Amino acid sequence: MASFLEGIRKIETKWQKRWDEKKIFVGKVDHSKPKYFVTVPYPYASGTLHIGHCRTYNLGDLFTRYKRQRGFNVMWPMAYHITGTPVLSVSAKIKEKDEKEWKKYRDYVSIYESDEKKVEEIVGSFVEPMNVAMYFSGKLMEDFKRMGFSIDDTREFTTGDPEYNKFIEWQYKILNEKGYITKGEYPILWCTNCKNAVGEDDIYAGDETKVEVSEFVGIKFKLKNKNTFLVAATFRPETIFGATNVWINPENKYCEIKIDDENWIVSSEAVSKLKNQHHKIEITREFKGRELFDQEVEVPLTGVVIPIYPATFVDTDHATGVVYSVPGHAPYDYAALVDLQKNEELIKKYSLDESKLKSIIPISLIKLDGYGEFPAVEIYEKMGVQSQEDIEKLEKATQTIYKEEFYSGVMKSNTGEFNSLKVEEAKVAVAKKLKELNLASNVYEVSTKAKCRCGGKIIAAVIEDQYFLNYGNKKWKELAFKALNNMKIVPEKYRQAFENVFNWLDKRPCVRKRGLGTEFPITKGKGWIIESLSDSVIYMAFYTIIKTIKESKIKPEQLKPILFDHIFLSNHDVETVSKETSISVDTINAMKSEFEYWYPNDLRHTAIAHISNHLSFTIFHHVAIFQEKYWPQMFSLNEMLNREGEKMGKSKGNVIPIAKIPEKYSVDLTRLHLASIATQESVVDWREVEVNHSKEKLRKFWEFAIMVEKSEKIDPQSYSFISKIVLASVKRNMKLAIDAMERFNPRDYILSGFFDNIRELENYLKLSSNSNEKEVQSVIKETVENMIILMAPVIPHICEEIYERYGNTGFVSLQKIEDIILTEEDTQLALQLKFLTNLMKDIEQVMKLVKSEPKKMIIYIAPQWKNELYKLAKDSFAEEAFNIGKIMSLVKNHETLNKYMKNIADEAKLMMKDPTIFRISMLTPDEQLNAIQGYIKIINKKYPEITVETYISDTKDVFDPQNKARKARPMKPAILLL
RNA sequence: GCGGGGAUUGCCGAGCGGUCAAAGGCGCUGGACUUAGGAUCCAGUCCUUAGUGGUUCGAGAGUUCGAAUCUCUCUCCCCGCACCA
Repeated sequence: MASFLEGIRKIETKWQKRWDEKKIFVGKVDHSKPKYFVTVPYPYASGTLHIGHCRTYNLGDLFTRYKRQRGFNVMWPMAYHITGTPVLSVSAKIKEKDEKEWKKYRDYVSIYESDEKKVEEIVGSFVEPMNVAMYFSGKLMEDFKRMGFSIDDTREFTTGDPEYNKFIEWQYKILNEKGYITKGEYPILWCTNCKNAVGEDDIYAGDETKVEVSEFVGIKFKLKNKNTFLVAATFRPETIFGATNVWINPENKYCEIKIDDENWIVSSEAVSKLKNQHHKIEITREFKGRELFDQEVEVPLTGVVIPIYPATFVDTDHATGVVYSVPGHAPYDYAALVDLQKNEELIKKYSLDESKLKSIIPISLIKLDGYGEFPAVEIYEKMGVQSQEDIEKLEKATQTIYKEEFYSGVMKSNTGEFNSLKVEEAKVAVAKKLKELNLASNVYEVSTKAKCRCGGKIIAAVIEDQYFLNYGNKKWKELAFKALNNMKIVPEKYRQAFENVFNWLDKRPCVRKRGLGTEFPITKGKGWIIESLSDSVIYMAFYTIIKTIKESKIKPEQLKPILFDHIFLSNHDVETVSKETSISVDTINAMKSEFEYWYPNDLRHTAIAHISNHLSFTIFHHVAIFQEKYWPQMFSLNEMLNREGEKMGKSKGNVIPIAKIPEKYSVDLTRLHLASIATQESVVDWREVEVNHSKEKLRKFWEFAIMVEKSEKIDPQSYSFISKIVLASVKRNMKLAIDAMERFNPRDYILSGFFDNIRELENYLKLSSNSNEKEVQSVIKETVENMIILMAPVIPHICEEIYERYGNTGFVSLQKIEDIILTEEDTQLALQLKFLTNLMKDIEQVMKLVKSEPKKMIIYIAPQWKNELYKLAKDSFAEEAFNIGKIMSLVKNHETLNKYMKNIADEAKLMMKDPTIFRISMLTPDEQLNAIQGYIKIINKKYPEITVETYISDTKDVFDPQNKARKARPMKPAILLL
């Protein structure tokens, strides 16, 4: 068993070497053939790929190889993505001696290196980000080749190459000229220590807790008789109508600040946050919260004057550290109010006006079904909250009330113009109104307190000069939809997802201050880098010219915008471009013609995860930059892969790296199994026991091929009936396979073209065991010869080997898969096989049921008039319901059927019961008889003790002792065992 | 929450208006071959029966001559939700 796979592995490396030597997968312009340009997104070069990624690239290769064998001039190039933050983060962690990261990278590198010292050395070199990128990009190509992928490796580049940077600069120059880039403010996560934006990678334990920026509405409560505002941050501005007082943490520090020409009071911690949120701030004075308790504030919009009270639940390190109290609808507020009202000590300590405090009662402003006036009070009592320190219960209560009020609450009449609005709407409307009146402004805060890997505190900061790709631009969106509507999406069901993404897409930040990448050309020198998802959307075009750039030794600085304008947009005349760039006219023409030959991208295949970003951006950027004829033509997508029912993950230790596939399974086996186990749109489960099955079938195929290696084929004219029907079935399977692949369904391609045909051969071997040996071998050889061409896209190595052993030169990978046209005879033979298969099933069934040991089998074929009756019924009741009255009257006027009125009445009852029985393809009684006679040897072989007689029911001398013959139906003979 | 996809016979997984009791695989049960077999081969695997019957495709309702397939409602599961590749 092992030896089979060992043999296959040798074959695999043998052919990979030959493909490489003969460079058969290098894309060359050839105007005599239709071209087909395939891409699969380049992998990110920060680690190795595993069998899950392999599924995607495997499908890409399948499509590529198939199209190549269908007569297209195909190109599938590959490059490596290194821009962005992950590579940086790897290096940072390696530098920090992060044990987990070291282990992870030792594991990665150990896949390729056996020497432990060398592994250490290589991982150590990863302190330099480029070393990470360079090491893995090299390994990725090795892996791809080892999987037999038919990639054109002469067009490799990385997204960090200076040539690529020039191309991306040009892309952004065009986008800017078209007005698709806008500038504005943007809140982000920011580390106060390293003074930098942070991403998930930079946050301590960022992969476990999700940290986001939350947008609060900071509502300004004017201090009575002063020109200073106490700014309370809230998610629920609509509750302003229920404010009864303001909460302040009594012992923590607050500051009075001058902020953008206003005076605010916020917590001391809030000041440093606001400084990073695009405000000009000066601290006027600093004091303890308790100093505010002798003052009062005005509630915006209502003008009501309310007091300021102490509450310990107020966290001064959260938003502004000021909270306004809505005890009717906020459980925390109610809890704090109750606490304070009964706390004589505190009242005395802060010299609060006791009668005023005790007179405070909740205000109801939202109507919520299932609750009374004050939902917060109800839930407080129901949950048995003890105090404002009872955080667990209060959190839950707040969540519940917030959610219910948000979705089902309606504003009451005491909310003025917002009366009877849904809370969901009122929330937005109130915030808008407050901002218009300059009574509120946005305050940003992190959703969860977090620390940067450097140890610094993470806050929400507002970036001023943030540039965005304005996907919300109406014209841009329209063009994108136009492109999408003309594209083929496979599986088609994902089109809807694209449409939703398109509608939802709006401004997207496209530059950042960190990470590897291309400097943003509009703000040269200011350290803005183009964000890495935004720099990888039109690079398919770059594949068409990078080869010439390298071969002609063009320097990056020669790659001026004018050159790209000329190649991609046909602007400027070539002489001018040549003069400006010092690149020869011939070279420029060569680049331009490569682009014009290969573009557009005919097929881009990838995983569905990319729909909401990469693939959508690809469409947007293409329509923004290129002429319509260069827009993407088709996307095909696949789901992910699990292993033994579980997601693969480093922590589970169940990852199969691509590099381990050849030795663990074999390349062809993996390719076959990956593509056939499920359709693209389902999550596949990689299970060892099932891989084993694919292995056995692969072996079977190999054995068939080798069995007839030296055999000669004989004249097909002399083939027996059995051979003919088997070959007709094989042919039909091949046709089904090709039809499936034309619909980009590789699974059905393999099921019909490989597994079904192997079954056909196994069956044939059984049926033909006493036939002419030469004939049998000839039939098998003919089938295998067809199969190796058809299956070469899936299991190319084995197919090449067999192709060679059968005396061919050249590569089966370049053999054309021809169209298959089924002739009348093929259809007839296939129908006969179907007829016989069903008959055998019926016989088996009856044989099982019969109690005695039969000596004789009589098969009664239905008479011709029944065929005619079925045909009449099929034609007459294609659309309408079967109807006995109608069929009888049709029969009455029928020149042949009218003789059988009585019998037909019985038959019609059957047809009434099951209208499907007459919707079949039929053979005439004589054809059925011939088929049975051609098959009689098989029946005899299976039941050697039984003699078989066959009759057409209405002929003379029918032996019918049990009156069975009348039960025969077209294609369904009656059977009698005696 | 929003958006998308899904639920098929013990399990995985096809089918997407009529040869559908529903491919194929796995598992299981018999049998053959064997020193042995976790290898291979054969047969069986909803119930019933000398066959061409009955009940099934998450639950319920509907459309149709006909529904696993179309529509609606419900329940449950998976995936995506922006500065992250």
